[in-house]
Amino acid sequence: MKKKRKVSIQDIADKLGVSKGTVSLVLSGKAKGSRVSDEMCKKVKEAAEEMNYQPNEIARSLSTGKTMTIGVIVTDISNEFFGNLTFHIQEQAKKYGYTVITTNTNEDLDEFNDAVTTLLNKQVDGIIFVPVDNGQQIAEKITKRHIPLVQVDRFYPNFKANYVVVDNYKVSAKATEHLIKKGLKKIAVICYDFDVNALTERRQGCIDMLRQYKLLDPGLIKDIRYQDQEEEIKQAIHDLKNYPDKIDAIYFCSRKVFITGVGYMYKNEIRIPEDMEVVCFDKIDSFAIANIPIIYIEQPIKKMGEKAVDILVEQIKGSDDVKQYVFDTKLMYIN
Amino acid sequence: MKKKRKVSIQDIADKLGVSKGTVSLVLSGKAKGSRVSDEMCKKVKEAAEEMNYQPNEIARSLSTGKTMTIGVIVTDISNEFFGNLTFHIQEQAKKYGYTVITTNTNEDLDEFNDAVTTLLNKQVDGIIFVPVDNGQQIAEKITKRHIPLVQVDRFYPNFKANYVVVDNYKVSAKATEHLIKKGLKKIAVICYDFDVNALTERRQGCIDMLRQYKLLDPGLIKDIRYQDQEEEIKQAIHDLKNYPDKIDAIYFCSRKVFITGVGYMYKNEIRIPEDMEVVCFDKIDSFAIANIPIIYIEQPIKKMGEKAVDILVEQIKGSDDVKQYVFDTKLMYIN
DNA sequence: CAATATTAGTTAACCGGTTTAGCAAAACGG
DNA sequence: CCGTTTTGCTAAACCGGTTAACTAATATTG
Repeated sequence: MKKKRKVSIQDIADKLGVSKGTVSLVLSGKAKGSRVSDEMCKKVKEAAEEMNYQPNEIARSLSTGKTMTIGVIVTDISNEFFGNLTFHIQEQAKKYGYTVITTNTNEDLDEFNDAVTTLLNKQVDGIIFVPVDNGQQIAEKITKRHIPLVQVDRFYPNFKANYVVVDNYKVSAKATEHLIKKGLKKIAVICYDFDVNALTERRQGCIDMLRQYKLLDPGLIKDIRYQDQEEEIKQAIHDLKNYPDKIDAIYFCSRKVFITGVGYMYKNEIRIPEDMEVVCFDKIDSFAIANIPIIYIEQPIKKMGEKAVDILVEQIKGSDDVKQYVFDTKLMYIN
Repeated sequence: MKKKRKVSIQDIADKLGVSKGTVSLVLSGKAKGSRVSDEMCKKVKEAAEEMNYQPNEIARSLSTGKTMTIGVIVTDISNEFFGNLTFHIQEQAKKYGYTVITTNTNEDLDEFNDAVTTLLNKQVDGIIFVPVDNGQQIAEKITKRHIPLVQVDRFYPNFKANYVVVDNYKVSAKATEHLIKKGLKKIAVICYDFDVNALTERRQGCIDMLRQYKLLDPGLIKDIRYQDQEEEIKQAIHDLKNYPDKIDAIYFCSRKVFITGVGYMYKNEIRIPEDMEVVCFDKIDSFAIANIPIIYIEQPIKKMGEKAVDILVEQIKGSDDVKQYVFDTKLMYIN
């Protein structure tokens, strides 16, 4: 098979007998300001069309220093929440003319580091990422290179940088109070143990409200590790089932924990809501197939994704202000 | 803020008083074959380390013609199936040293076209994509540029190109037969209407088996459009509820259709499995929260993603063989 | 009509790497 | 000891665009 080289700007220039600078000006749309005759514009455009010219974005990037690409680092794209978030980031980025490189960390520090290095070497114009526990120094590599960034879903408290998150603490407290006002007393919390603010806030919001009503029972606060969640959630449900007191409700800190947890509740023959009520942080499409009453917290995922891109693009264009957004969530009920 | 340029190979060369060619050879690991003294290697590596040199992949790409990036085009990354598929593609690509640019088509031809154009202009080394109804000509743009590609989940029948799919027809027929052997007579099928083989095969597998047992009732084959699925699925369930005959089971062609459909079944007070049984093409994590008997078809998503990358990388490295894989699925039951 | 301004396009440097050809010095060989 | 090989590194072209500086021709102006 012939190794036919792609048609370049030089090929068009040669064919028309003009310089490649002229062709470049026309095709990059800078003909207006740079005095190229309409006639020449037309000729170049026709030739480009005829020869089926497609610009080489790599060459352009090297020259301009802009790749029109943003990097997105999430925990795990196969997780519905991050899939949704990424989707909206992509759609918004598309509007601005950016493409997106996505990577996963699996909550692992080394993978986070690799992702950052790769994206920086690929010269992305900006990075949107979900912080990983203990990874602030890695995030600082990005700022050291003066690449704009936006944290989403979580943020490093001592890191002076943009973020877009939700009111995790407030809504978790509110959900807890809702349960209490319904007359429920023994309320359990199942939450990841890592030290990123989104999760610590969710846990703390519940704890503080329980304490306020003098209902806090430390034995009902179950911390689980991300890497072994299946097993640890199973164990937590088992413990709660056999707890000395009868448990009235369980708050699950994420959709993944909720799904796993509810599954084990059924396996332990715990009825919902007769035996226990359930709260899920985040909305899941498949609530529809559960056909049980669920209290859930709805995050504005689309808005978060879009805002993250908006901020990033502003900063790529030169803005220096640090933007920190906390979106409101909604406490919802399925009866 | 100072606009400090990144340290380049030239900077290292200047500092050491050597040529940039030498530095390049050392840092790109080609020192062995090219006779660079061990001493020089060491000096260069130390300087690179000390100056915190990071290669500019864009420059490298322009020079080598390889970007070490692959493009992935799916319907919608927020859909659990495609999110999973993309995740496994990414993880496998990472093993080979490739990064991934992901884009969504939303089953729209123009978006598919834009995605292909963008990826080609970004000079990706290969493309993995989920075909869109009627988009073969767009896919051919990729082959015209001699860029390797792999179709996943579906394929264009008249397009001589790689693909990785599952035995949609066979397993759908098998699932249908399973229902029939259970003694169910009136079996409905709810499936997307577009003309891509994965879906036509799923529908046809059911139809052919029903016909074989003389149980086919055309009124029970419900085609729905992707863009209006919510409304059309709702309507289909409503129709089935009020059908002259009592319906025994519904086969749903995808997880999204299943979730929406089962939700409307509950709203119409159809009990599962007492009133009707359900079949879902694909496995969903949240089956666990449904707590009902479900017959489902499990696809080897991880294997598909990995195989797609394996094939693509082989072809990037020069192979010319057309590889077409049909993976076996499993018919599963939750009781 | 000479001086100046505008128009239209060219030239060449540059972005930051890779890679081939070539050169000088050292090592080898008969 | 002189010719050949090998070793170690340099020089320069190249990838395909962008863009500032420049030239030459034409138009404007006082």
